[in-house]
Amino acid sequence: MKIATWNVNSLKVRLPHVLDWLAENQADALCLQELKCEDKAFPLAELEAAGYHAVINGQKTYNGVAILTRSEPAEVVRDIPGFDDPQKRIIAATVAGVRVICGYFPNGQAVGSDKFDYKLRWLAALTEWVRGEIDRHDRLVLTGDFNIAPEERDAHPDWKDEIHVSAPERAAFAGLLELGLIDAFRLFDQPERSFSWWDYRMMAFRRNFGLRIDHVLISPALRSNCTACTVDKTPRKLERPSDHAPVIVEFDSPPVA
DNA sequence: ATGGCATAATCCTTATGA
Repeated sequence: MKIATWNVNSLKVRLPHVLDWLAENQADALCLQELKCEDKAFPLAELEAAGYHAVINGQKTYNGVAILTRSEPAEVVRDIPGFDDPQKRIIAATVAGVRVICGYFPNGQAVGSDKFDYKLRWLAALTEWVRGEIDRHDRLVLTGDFNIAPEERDAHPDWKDEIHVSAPERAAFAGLLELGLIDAFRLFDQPERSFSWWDYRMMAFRRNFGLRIDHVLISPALRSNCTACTVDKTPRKLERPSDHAPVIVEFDSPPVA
């Protein structure tokens, strides 16, 4: 079983890349972030023609998340229950016996700003909801664009800003691990300076000046079945790419209940 | 010190991103 996450930075612009990527990778589930389109503008027909179901939670211009799945998704939840928020950042579905939570975590803009405060409140609400989800679903994957580089090695040494690497953000990430979740990427040997996002400016990709902010956290029940977790830099090299690369996690058997 | 690129919408300028 293969699950992936990809912040596409506009699904309308990136649809050709997504279709090519699905044809090449045949993922069982692909979690998308930053759709930047309303549900009525979602390219459902093209994705169904590629063999995928889709559950979506979109809005105009900003944010927006979706999960594409080969098998029929069930138990769909949109937004963090009980957290009043007009921003569409969460969608969850059960896929082939695995609870998949797809999130586009707030950026935060600058430490100490109103948006930073919102980011921390959002993270607190998410954590409490995910705690319950783990109780309800033994096999769970929390994935998406976390907008947090959890450790020093997850940020290029030249990264000057505090945002994405600040102590409160890293504490919130640690809080998710304290629920029992495991950073699948760190279960395996990885190249030095592995990142999932590179700025469009400053030739950042060519210089590998990036951040590892897109993550796949797995519940303990999935750990022994997890066989790989990689960043796929291929689409970042294409013309007009997303600034994020897909992150892929693989399991050695379909963990169907 | 600033912007540098990309996207969408308000569309020749602004908001946001990371």
